[in-house]
Amino acid sequence: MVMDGTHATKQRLLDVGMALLLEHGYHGLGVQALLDAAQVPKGSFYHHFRDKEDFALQVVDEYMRNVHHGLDQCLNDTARPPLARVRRFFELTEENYRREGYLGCLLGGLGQELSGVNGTFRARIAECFTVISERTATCLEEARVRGDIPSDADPREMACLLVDCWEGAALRSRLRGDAEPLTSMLDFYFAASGARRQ
Amino acid sequence: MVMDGTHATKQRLLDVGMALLLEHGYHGLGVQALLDAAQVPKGSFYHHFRDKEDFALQVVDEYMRNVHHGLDQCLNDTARPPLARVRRFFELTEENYRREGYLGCLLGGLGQELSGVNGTFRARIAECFTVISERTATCLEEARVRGDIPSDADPREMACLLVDCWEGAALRSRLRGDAEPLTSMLDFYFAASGARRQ
DNA sequence: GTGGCACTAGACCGATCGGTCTATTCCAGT
DNA sequence: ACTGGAATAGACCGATCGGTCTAGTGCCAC
Repeated sequence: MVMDGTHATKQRLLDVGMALLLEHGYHGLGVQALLDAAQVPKGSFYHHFRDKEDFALQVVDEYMRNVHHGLDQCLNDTARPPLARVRRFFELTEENYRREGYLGCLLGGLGQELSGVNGTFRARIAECFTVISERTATCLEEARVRGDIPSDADPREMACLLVDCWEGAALRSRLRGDAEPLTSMLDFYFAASGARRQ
Repeated sequence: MVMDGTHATKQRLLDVGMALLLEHGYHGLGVQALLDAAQVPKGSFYHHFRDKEDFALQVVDEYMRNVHHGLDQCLNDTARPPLARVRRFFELTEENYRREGYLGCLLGGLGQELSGVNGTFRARIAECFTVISERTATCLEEARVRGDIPSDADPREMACLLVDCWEGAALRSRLRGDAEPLTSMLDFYFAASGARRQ
């Protein structure tokens, strides 16, 4: 087999691992449990990954590839006004959460669990949020110059806020097992951000 | 010794455990590590607590006692207008976070880590957020009848939103190690909630 | 066809996990 | 003074943890 990055066994570990990490958390997921679920022997795991931490970090990378795909899909859709594009991204994310049974966000979960003790995870996940926030900010800036939000607004700050509040709503959604915190958070945010058109 | 609820050894376990659970999370904190930190032998631990889960749930209870104390202190302060009381509670909470090195909120941490797998924790922590939200809502209702927020606003919904967004900001604060997400979230919320006076 | 390497396969390792057990200490009630 | 139970103390338990090691398999280059 070749290092084309799409090795089937490794990919299955990443996919199964993403779901299991979301459900059980990092310390709550044993390597053996992962291997049983993915039907992969231990030797393969330590062939493809240096250790459990390396594995989880690669799962985060995989998760971020999905996030960027969603951002590409929504934020570049110039047929819609920029604020609607931003909102659509989060509604698409909400749809993903629904499919997983409202278990919230993997970044939020791993961030909460590990950032108190593991600097590598802390930095990596902080970086993830920054990236999402930055991409959102450029779209908000577009809305600003267009006059859809107040001209003295700070798009970067607004984007930061949106991502932060979203993560809080995602946690509450995980606790309740439904979408209500997510939708009402979006309603509040877009009503309050001073949108002049839809 | 008597069952006055203030047994020194048990209290030390709860206090040390609260700090360690916040830092390491539930699965990241071994019973032995807790015992070493609290200078308590294992026999005492299993005398006072049925098992590790019972211990963590009692730590949550202890945490909520602190929260209620803060709520009592802030929300009943009739010298201030009700919106200012609500804001003061969260600013006091922010101050507590600062003292702990910006590790965020224990409820958020345990909720994220465990709610995917443990129904007892899920329900307990969801209940905690509901309680905090309800107490906040009564204060917001006071603000509503007073005319400080729009008369058609729903205080319970607004309180829910505030708590949710706060938790998100607390997570980001934990990741960054500073207070900025907390303060700017409060600024946004109280500016957007339609306050007519300070 | 064969040598070499990526990958699979799982037995095995010491350490640590949460939890139990027995022994002992300490103090209150009598 | 004695005694019963609360509390302390830590050795000990099987299970599971993350991780290593060796053996075997299959495939591609030559």
